Amino acid sequence: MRESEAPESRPYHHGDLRRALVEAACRLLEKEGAQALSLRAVAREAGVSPAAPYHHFKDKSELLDAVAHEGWEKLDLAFQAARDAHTSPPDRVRELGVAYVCFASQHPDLYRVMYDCSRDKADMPAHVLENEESAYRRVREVLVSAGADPSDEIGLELAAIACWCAAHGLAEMTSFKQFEPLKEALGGEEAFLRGVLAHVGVFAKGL
Amino acid sequence: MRESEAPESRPYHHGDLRRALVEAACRLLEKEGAQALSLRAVAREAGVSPAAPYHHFKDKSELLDAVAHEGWEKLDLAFQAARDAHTSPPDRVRELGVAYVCFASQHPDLYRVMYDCSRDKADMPAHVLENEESAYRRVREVLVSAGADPSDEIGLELAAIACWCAAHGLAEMTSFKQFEPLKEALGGEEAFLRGVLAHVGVFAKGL
DNA sequence: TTCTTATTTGAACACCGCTAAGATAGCGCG
DNA sequence: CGCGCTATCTTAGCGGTGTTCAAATAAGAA
Repeated sequence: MRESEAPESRPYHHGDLRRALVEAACRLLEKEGAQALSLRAVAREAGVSPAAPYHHFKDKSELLDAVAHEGWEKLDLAFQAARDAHTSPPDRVRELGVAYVCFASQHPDLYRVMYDCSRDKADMPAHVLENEESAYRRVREVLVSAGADPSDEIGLELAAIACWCAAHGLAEMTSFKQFEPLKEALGGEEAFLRGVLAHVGVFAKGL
Repeated sequence: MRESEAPESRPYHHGDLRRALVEAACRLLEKEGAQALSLRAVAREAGVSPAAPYHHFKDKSELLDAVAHEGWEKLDLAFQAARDAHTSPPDRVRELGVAYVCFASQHPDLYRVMYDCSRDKADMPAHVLENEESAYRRVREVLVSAGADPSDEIGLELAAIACWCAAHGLAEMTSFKQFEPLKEALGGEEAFLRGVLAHVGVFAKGL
């Protein structure tokens, strides 16, 4: 009756159905898009009955939260790569912005789930903003090392928020058809992203 | 059988059901929120059977498109008011940005419908970007009158896009709980919005 | 009038989120 | 070992959704 999983610590019937469901949801998200991500379809993809997920998530939204969490972790990997590829703080923060928008451009459906979850709760995931190692903190640090007044707490906050908002806005708009001629004129999407971000706060200081 | 409409040009059974449906949808959007905006609920609100809308819209998405169109027109009214309230170009473009985000903050569900429609088609409404009197054109004009090089077509475009992206991002994020303390410290949401926008491209030049 | 066409309805299909009741399987404890 | 307990999963079902289609209806044309 078991399919093909390593028999490591399978405490109950399925093994780790919770994780299997999140993985099935991510698979479905890439394969069919965000609109096809119904709870029943996820259960089907995981080979389980439509009611099974309710023993691991109280809600559909709670399953989506788990998917979004996965997404934020993947984004953090992209962040680390961007940071490690550069040494100067201004370079780093600029590449952070580019990596952010590129991630959204490469995983549009996942990014949509991530932000829809946050918006529905009017609340960003705590580890994204508040953690010591969070992307938000990294932006603030580089702001200071790029010359911002570290004692101006409010100014620092506003500048970091401006960067984040511009990145999010660009992430959602970069796929609009109207921008395609400009992307071609600049020789690709990444050049386009850099060009836009260069007009925003600390991103500009990196140039 | 008729309710209480002026008997002006009622060519068919209901009169102008298409318009009545869009108005019912807007009413429902303000009253119940975006998640309650089902086609059946709209038909119910308009006092008509669930299948009736299909003779005026091929799809649910086409009805939402009409609602979004209504929204863009309302936003344009806010734009005109913001423009007429100031004379200097830098003031005007700054107030344009503030008006944009304030509109989204005051009609969050309508704004959501507007942008979801655009994103699903990866296409902004033509009149928003391409028209001579469009908000996008107005931003570009003020960019020039604020000192941008009018012969640098690409630079102009990039700056205008940066403004738009920042406004959209801020519009979607301003309701996040994490920003509330900062809003209070600044004495209100509008001051917060101005503070953030001041870090973005041409918006900053107005200060 | 009758004919034609646009409009609206009612019934139906497939799918959705979610719930409740029963079947099943792993675990602790005697 | 065997018994019961509890977590897990299934089956069945509720109300709601988008959508389609044949029938009914009303407006305008001939």
